[in-house]
Amino acid sequence: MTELMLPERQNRIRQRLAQDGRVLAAALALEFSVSEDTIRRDLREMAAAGLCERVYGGALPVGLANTSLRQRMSVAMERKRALAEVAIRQIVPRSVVFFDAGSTHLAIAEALPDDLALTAVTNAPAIAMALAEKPAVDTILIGGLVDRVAGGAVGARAIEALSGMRFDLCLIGTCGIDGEGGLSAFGYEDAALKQFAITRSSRVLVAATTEKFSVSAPYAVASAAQYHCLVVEEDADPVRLQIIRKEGCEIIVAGRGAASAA
Amino acid sequence: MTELMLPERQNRIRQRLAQDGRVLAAALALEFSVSEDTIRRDLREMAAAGLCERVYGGALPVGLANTSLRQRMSVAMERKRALAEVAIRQIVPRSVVFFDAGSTHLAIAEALPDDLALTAVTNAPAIAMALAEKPAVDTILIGGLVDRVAGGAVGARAIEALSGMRFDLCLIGTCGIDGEGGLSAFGYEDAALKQFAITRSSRVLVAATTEKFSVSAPYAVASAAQYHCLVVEEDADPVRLQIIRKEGCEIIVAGRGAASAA
DNA sequence: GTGAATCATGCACAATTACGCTAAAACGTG
DNA sequence: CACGTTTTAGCGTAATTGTGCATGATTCAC
Repeated sequence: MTELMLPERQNRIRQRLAQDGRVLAAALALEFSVSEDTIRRDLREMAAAGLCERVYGGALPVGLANTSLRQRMSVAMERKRALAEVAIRQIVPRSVVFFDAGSTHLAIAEALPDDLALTAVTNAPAIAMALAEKPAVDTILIGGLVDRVAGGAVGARAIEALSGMRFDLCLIGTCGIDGEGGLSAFGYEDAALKQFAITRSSRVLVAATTEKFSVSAPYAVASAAQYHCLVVEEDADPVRLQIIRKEGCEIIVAGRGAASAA
Repeated sequence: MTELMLPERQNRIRQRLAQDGRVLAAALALEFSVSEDTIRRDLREMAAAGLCERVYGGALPVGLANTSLRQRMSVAMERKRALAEVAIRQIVPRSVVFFDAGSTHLAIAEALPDDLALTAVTNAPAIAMALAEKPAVDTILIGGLVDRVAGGAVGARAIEALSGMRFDLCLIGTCGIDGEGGLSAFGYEDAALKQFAITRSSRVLVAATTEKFSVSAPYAVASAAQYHCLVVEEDADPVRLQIIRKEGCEIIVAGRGAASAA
């Protein structure tokens, strides 16, 4: 067998991953005649790019280990709730609000007060369920092919359903935030839907936990100039926040009164 | 069986939880060829993440502090699971199946085996969530205005989305069954959606718990001639079943000879 | 109560991993 | 071609992780 170039090797790993549903680092090293170190580096890179999920001994495809929204929901829940409380204050009664899929938005939906009247639109089943519990909320579900990873409907049907709507506020989730405040997503279709939702909305709010600042995902969604308000946690890096603020974006720090000033 | 990686094992445990409604530590240890200690650690972790509830000897699904539909779900849970097991046997692999909203159908979705490949269409967020956990199922969500009572999308948008589809099988819920096997629903729009779904499907299956036979709801959905298969419990009235059978409807009685979980 | 089963905790061992370092190869540039 | 820079791969070492076992403590069933 001829030696493989790095991208070729990673492609083969991806193939094996899809085929077998898992790969072992030791086995791959043997198969490609390279050290386990090299394989581990590959897997680490691929995991950072969202192509697989690193586990002890090898890697799994993105879907298998953590898909469950419930699982994502259970991590950092109190922090997400804190973000939610602040984000809710940005919602104008009787307005039309789009809830993008994501565990933070689920936390927001759950935390809505019972007397807040709202027309809520969402592509995420979990969020729709939470919204259905709120007596003053009319819930509109966006249909389409359900993306396991994103936890909501995406694709042509979803975009089509959105195209007939106008939102007063749009809550957009993000998988990562880059240095200039640019948002990115792991899924191609997911990113497309987010982008489209933004175009249908007069105001865009992004709520992000601090770890989002150290993640970069492959598909760009929006630059800082395209959203109006960013809700972050107290421990977010002030330098990076300042950069984003310069783009004309209002920054709200959760857990500190209601002030946005640094 | 090959050895499983830690996340894979925990995933399997989660599946067993959803499917069987409980797991025993000792049995899992045997099944996965690891020590009970390891299983106990898994269960402890999962419980800490809110994915299950730890009990003496094993674990139970979390389902205790959940939504109102979950509440309906907990009513007659065992019986619905029994219906579900039978109904699943009517599903042809690789077919396109519509899941109407309803707690019985949620039970069916949760009990689907992992290796059953399927295109599932549903208007119910809760069912969409359950389906998203099944690795071999493509889930299509029907959007529209969410009906709180029915627990799914209804109305013009939902009908429109359905109109472009053809189903191999259609699982229709019912609020009541009259003397001649006619189905009825409490919601006007809900009834309309059920009717329309039936017209899009080559085969229609109804799963009903026994109490449905003593309920009659205001809006007619379908007569016995319009569905092909009725799954009922063991204690359903044989006289009424005979009448429905005469309409050309196959009747399947669940629970005969299967006394599994306690 | 009493015995058996199940449990949490601490510890030990092996496998796996990240990190820093080095060397070789590939690349661009004048 | 010579040169510095970047990329890539291998190695040693220390740290981390998953697992099984021993030990009491706890819980359950009778």
